[in-house]
Amino acid sequence: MSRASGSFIEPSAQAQDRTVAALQRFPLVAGLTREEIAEIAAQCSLHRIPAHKRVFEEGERSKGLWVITAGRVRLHHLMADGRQHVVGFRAPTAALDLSSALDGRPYTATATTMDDAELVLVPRGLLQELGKLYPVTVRNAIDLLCLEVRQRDITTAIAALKDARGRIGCALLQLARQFGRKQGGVLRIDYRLTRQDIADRSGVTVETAIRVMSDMQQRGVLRTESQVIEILEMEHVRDSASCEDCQFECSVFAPLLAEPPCEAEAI
DNA sequence: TCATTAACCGTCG
DNA sequence: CGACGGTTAATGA
Repeated sequence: MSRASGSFIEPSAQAQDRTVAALQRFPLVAGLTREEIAEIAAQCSLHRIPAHKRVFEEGERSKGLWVITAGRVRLHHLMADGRQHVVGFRAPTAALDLSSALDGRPYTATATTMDDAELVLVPRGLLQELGKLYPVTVRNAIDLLCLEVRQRDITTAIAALKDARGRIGCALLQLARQFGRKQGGVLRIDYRLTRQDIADRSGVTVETAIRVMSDMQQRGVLRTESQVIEILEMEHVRDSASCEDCQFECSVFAPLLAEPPCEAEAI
């Protein structure tokens, strides 16, 4: 897994269009006009990074904000024993490490592409300027950070839940909330995940992830088709995750659509 | 490369 | 002791 050399994409009309299109769907600049976004895009750079390469590494100084325009990225910690602790999975129009980009401190995790990917880099200077120019982006940043904090809380809770079943169940619920699409009677996690991915997310070995998930499949709780997981019996997953003890609304029961913004009235 | 199974083994309640 | 989960190895797709 080598380093992501600067596969910088030369500025062009198409590159510019893709950048604008991606930024328009990025919540940080929600509320800005197309012209304003285009102006921002003109100061960003577009990068193409092959599958299984690092976008950045934990501890590196943040150069700016990475926004995914294509492909998928996993955020994770590299552990001494070679295992990986996945902090989260990201899909297009999501940012990679907003907090590092905002405060300019080192990245809190390593980002690795899962597919050939394309990302926009919003330079840090520009990011700071945005806050002054467009106050709404500050509000948006707070909302996005709220979400990240919640995610982090969930991660902590997963680690605290005692057994492997609970951690895997909780990871599945979280993924279902993030990528789940109701389809017929089942909830499909629209994100290809290997058993290793699930294991790394849950803090167990692949074999354990397989052990637990095979069991779930045999009981008709889950189904997997070419690395796409479908949850058939949400109740059972919730039970295995012992959600009663968990204060998070991994409310996969509530209609999940888009992530509801953090509705803080005033801070 | 990924998924699966099984035997084995140490830890812990 | 027995459940749990990591380790190792083997196998198939």
